[in-house]
Amino acid sequence: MRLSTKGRYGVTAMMDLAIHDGVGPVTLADISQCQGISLSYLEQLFSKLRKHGLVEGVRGPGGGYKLARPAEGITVAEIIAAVDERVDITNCNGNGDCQNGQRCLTHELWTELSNRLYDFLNDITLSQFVSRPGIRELAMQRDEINGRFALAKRQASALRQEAR
Amino acid sequence: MRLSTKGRYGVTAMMDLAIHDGVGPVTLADISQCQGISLSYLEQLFSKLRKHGLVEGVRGPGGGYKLARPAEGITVAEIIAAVDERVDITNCNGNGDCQNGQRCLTHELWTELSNRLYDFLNDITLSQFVSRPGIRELAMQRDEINGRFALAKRQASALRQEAR
DNA sequence: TAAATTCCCTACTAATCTAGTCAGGAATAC
DNA sequence: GTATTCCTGACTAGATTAGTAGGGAATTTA
Repeated sequence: MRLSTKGRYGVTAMMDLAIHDGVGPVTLADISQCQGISLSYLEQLFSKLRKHGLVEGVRGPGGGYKLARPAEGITVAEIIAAVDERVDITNCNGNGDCQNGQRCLTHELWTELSNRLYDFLNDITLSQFVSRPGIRELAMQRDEINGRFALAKRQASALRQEAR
Repeated sequence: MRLSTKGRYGVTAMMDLAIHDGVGPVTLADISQCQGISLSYLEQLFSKLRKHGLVEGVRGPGGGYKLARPAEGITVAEIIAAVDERVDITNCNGNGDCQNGQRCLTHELWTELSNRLYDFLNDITLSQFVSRPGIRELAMQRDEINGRFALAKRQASALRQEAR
């Protein structure tokens, strides 16, 4: 398990998608502007998210990215693993044997901690943050302030439909 | 919150100290050998741990490092914060205002997640790993296998004393 | 007292990662 | 057809990681 700014970018971007889930795709240009990350860098991150089956791209005008699965099924651990791509689980000098074929006890304890951490993050889904009452209304207001009019408009009509 | 290999090195090294707590100081040369990290790099890490009041150095032959406080009072979050030294909590482009003085909603959600993570790690103490029954006996065996005879010897006499 | 051990500190370096730029191509809506 | 948006790959400055090197200070042991 590893957690860098890259992971944070991934998670916040996915939160953005989750907030507007069902409203329509969110463009990277939009996220780029709101989060202050370069567009091309976001494209690289989303390439990974897509390859890991977390998001789907929709091309053409009105396109963007949307969640590939319902927000209830996407965990924070998954997102971080997707963008950080930690193939290297390097505990010892490579593959688990400390010096004499025996792994240091501390390495085992670390593995235990690491697993606990993963389980913790794997228990937190996107929907836990986003599906709280009032969040989508708040998002709509923020979108208007931030000039994301297309999204705000779609959000509004989605909320009206929900109200009926 | 940030979690890199540096943080892992810090935590595993502290676990090593905690296992041998009360037995005597552990030398960096020892940890270096067992964990496969260069000595000088460890010295840099321990410089930070020392400055954050987590460890104490003992100079001269038979010296080394020991925990500055009981293992019950040292949390994983503290250790990671000490070695990673993340002063920069950079949420937005610097200090919290997204574009129009308003912070993006996703940033707030991230902050919430980040706090949850910190609380989680701040609830895990070194003693939770180390003070389980049998761990110190196991450590002694491992130390012998790995050529840490000085430690193993001290550990053994400490255990004998405990048994009385 | 001399020598060995260990912490402690600073400066330098190669390799890797981060975050970004640039340039182009492919699908789609209007 | 044109604008929009995803998608891909190559290249780059700067930061971080992990390690080297060299020296000094405190302490134990002989």
